[in-house]
Amino acid sequence: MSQEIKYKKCQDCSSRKCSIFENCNLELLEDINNIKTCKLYKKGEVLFEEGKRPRGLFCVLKGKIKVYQQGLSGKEQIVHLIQDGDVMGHRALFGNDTYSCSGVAIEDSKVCFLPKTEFYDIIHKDGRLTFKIAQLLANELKEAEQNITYTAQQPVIIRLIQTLLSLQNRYGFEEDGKTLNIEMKREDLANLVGTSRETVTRYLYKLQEQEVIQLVRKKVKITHLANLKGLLV
Amino acid sequence: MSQEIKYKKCQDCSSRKCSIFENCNLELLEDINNIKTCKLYKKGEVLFEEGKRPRGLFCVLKGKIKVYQQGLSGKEQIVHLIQDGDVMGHRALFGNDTYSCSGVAIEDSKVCFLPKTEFYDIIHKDGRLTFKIAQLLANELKEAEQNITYTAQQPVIIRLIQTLLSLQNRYGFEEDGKTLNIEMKREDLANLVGTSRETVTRYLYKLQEQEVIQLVRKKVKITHLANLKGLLV
DNA sequence: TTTAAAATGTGATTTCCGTCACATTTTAAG
DNA sequence: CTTAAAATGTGACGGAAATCACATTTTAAA
Repeated sequence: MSQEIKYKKCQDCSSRKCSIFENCNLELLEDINNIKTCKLYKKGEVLFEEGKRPRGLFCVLKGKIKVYQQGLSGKEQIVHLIQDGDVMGHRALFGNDTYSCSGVAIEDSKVCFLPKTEFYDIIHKDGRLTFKIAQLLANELKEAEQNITYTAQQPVIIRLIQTLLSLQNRYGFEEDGKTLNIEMKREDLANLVGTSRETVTRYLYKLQEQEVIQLVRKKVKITHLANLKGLLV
Repeated sequence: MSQEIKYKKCQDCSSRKCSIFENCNLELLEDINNIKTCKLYKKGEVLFEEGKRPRGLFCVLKGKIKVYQQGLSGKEQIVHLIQDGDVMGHRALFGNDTYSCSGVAIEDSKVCFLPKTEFYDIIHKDGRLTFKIAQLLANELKEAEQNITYTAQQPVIIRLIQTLLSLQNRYGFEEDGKTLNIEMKREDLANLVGTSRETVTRYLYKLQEQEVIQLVRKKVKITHLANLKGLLV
């Protein structure tokens, strides 16, 4: 089970600089710090579930989380991947709605939590935070709309390449500068691309044959980034 | 070309009750009224274009507008359909971004416009409006994410039915209580569903054979709503 | 370590649907 | 009204990718 942990104050949080709280003043940070709790979620643990009411805002200190919807056929559709500094639950909170997605850790993750009512107090105290979240939602909406267009119009291989590139963009490379700093099951990758597990397998091997990637254990090493991008044209 | 027109004050606007301005106080409405202009866009006219910088917020008094992205292959993907009371441009404005979509009237539309800087002044005067827009973005994000899941997982016929139902939901029926109150080209319908023009034609006729819809000129009459919904299961 | 369960790889088969091609109808322009 | 352009209908065809089935490998649990 997830366990509560002690961690740094928000003021000193390393992930804050890449979050919506980057420009908060110290007073506000102190307020936030006072209401937050922090938990460690093990790989595979559920943070929130589609259909349930949000009880507050999640803020990821460190970790990787998949956010997905259950399709009618029971197949997961991953609509968002979370990294350090990201928040979760803001859509449901601001839409005054239940969660439209579920969140599950794909690796051990440290995640803070701001209870709803206390968070609202803070929101109302400083309008700039609302603005920040509106900004975030706007960016997420743009991404989602582009995702629709790609999914509707591009063949799987293009979407797979695009997905690999966005994984690189999101999680970056390991020390070798080539291996994607995230380990995903074939099935999750398929649920992200919007295709079947088998098709992902086949196309990954095809990309390996073309010597733009290399499959090392469960990880993907992009051996020739430029050529990989070149395949998009 | 689009022509400037005089119209009611915002305070008396009939479309306000179903817009983000529904609960604004009179003072704020007066401010908004003072900065707005109103134009009539003829069917087919462009309101804004993908890639350009937004100059303000559009607010639809009366009309129907398609909001679409240009896919790589040049094919349009319609990501949003606009009705009375809807705003446009808020995503680009709040994301501090260029338009990620283009907007074109699919029937003659009366649309008001609030210039950027003046609109920002108003936003800052009353935080509740920012909150309202965050709420709107949250709802749009939810819809977009569900759209991704459907597009990735459901066959065309299901998506087509879903689309017809959402058209009904958005634009309602005509006086007969059966005919969809919107007229779309096959191609636009295809670009909304995410398929080809020919496939839309074929499936529409198949639905007509199944006696759940009837094609009357360019309009779609849903002769048996319950049965149409039944096909989703 | 042992063993069951989960994840992955691979071939064969099927089908949905995109594309092409062209006839026909509708719309809009002159 | 006339005529070109745009939109739509329809058949034929091919290919991308889903599904099925099962072997193999990896992981996790006992």
